[in-house]
Amino acid sequence: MIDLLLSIQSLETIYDRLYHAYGPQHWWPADTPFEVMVGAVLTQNTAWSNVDRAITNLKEAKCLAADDIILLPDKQLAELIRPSGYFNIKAKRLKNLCRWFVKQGGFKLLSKKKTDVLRLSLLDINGVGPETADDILLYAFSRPVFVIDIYTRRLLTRLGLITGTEDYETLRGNFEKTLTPDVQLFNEYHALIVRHAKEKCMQPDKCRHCVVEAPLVTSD
DNA sequence: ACCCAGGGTCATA
DNA sequence: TATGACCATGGG
Repeated sequence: MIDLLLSIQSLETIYDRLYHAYGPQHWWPADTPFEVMVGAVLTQNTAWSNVDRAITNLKEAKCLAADDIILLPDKQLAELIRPSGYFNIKAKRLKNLCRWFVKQGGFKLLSKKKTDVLRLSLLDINGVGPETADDILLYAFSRPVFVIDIYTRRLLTRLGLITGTEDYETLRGNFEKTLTPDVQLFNEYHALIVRHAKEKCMQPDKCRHCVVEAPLVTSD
């Protein structure tokens, strides 16, 4: 038995406070599951406003489909996604993802796979790391996977629940074992953490009325 | 002018 | 395994 760092009380209190403060976030901001996958790659270390422009470009060029992206020359694809930054490397990563997607038979066949198998398959793609894979699993494939990002780390560290040096799998495992594996809960939880981060509450002296500032456990 | 953003890979020690 | 360099646009 692995001893858990995170208690059910703490995680539920954080969620309740975030939800009460911000309400439902309606994630992922995309029209289709495939668009979620594309957005997951494009948003790597990049503000969403920039990703939105890139996706708009792909739509206007009628290239927001795996087959189209694969056939597009690197140079042209890079030009379309230019606003999202890192456009040369992301063009290659997008193609890697699309070739994998087509080769695996698209959503029809991929949806039959078990979550852990699908996850390993995603991680095998060059350009898809843990967070991108989990974004895709949760928001495109509706699997109960908890996404860990820099904001999650900062929040838990600030609250004194973790040291911040824990590796990705440790944190993901803790969330998934502590909370009941519910797709909608995980969907909303991660979205709320990102929403909260946009309040710029995570810098020491910029937190005015931070919704998670009060002690998590009021009684011992 | 500077800092950071809804990360990941690769080379080096 | 653990750092550091690198990728690059756009908003504050």
